[in-house]
Amino acid sequence: MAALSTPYIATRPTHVNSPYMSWTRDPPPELPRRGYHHGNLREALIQAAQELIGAKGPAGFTIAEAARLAGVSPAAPYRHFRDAESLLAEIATRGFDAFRDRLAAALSAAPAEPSRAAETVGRAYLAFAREEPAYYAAMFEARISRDPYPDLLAAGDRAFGVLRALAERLAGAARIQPRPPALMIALHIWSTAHGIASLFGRADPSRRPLPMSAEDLLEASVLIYLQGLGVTPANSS
Amino acid sequence: MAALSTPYIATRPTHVNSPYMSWTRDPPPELPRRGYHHGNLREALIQAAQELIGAKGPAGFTIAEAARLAGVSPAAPYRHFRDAESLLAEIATRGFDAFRDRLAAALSAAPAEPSRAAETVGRAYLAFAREEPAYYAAMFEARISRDPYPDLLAAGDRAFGVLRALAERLAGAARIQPRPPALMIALHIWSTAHGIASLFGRADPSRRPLPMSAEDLLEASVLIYLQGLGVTPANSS
DNA sequence: TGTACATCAGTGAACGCGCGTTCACTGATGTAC
DNA sequence: TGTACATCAGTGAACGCGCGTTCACTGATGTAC
Repeated sequence: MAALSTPYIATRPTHVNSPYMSWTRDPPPELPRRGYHHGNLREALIQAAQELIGAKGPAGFTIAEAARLAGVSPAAPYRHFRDAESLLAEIATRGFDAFRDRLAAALSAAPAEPSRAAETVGRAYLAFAREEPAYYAAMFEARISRDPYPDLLAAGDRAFGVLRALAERLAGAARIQPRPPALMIALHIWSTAHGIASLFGRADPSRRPLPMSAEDLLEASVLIYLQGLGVTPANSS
Repeated sequence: MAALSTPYIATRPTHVNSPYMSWTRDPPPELPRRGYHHGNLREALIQAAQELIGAKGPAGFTIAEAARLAGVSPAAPYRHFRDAESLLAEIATRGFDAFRDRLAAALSAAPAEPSRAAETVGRAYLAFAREEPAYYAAMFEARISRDPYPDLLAAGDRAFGVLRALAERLAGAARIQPRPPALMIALHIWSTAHGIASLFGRADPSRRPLPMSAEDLLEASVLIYLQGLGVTPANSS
């Protein structure tokens, strides 16, 4: 995702004088060559936009520049996206799905012990924000209005569902009374992880240096919080 | 700060045929009338930019539009600001100072009891983010590179100093061993408050609805966290 | 297996727009005398 | 108190730029027969 040159993205518009050659007849799945038709412009535009967003933030990409990166005329993107916001919404939707997959994988691979599970998911959260800055920015910083994009909303809910599942487990192990609702615990974890990711987690000209890693900061925060819930670290120190 | 019409901002460029009148000789401090010279263009531009940022986010303001709002030609701002980023940096700097003042006032007015103090400062944090979206966005979302603006950096440090002072008080009341460093506690509170403010605290087309107020969410989070630190709510329930 | 045709993804030229930035200028201010 | 002058904040016209968007078009694809 972070590579600068990808199969879909031409450094130069080679399609002008590159007639289809015979070996492109049965298309090699990895390298769809292009003539007049791009072949996979939709994907290429999404990748180009991701590179631009990752480098310059969600406001730093334009349809025209994405088209240029994809080696295509400025009018071409309009065959696939109504406007820049709908392209952004598509990226944010994919981002939420990738986010959910990553968190879910972490949760299911994590130790059963609640605080260890929380730590594992927390690390996955920060890793995602760091490794996929374009996704993360599209998901949380693009100010996309939710109403026109129900898929985006649903993908966000699915991702939150993983944090919610983690929170259920934590709530089940909580010993304080009254036991806080799992929804609230999930929101607490989300907020703290998002705050740390936003303030300290990503490469950003305005980021402040920290005397510790974002991961350690989040882990300590979650451990203290779980202590407050009465979730004891069981047998492992 | 949130009012749409302010003394400095003209709805129309009235300066063209409005000769100085005698009563402007000793300038009324509240309403500096303008002829050829604006009188306080620097302030007017800052206010105009704040309105634009508050309405459309940090990427949604331009020097040209701020000049238009201030009733002045597009070249005029360059007498006061090198470029858009330096105007943004000025706003962010003022924002951090206002933020510090607000947090400091809350902290000094708060009850001595640590968890009550934390709650009071937390509410002040969220209130600031909600009431001053332009400041908050300039401070945390504008991606201003820190190096060229040492004043901005210093103002940010001063604001963080208040959270740090609060954290010292909390650390002093903590009973768990080893006692976490106050710096880390301050970072935890900052992260959680920022996460809640970003995700749920402000009017934003992409904001998600919450089953509780941001304030209650933050208060609960801080109380559980303090419980984990072993900071007991003393005598008051 | 070959051919005609409908489909549609991409072209490229064009447009209006707003922005950033510069420039020589000019009107207002305030200060020296 | 009045006058000359230096200062400088703002003008307005101009420029080049990149963007969004449209349009009639055309080349490639794939399907019906």
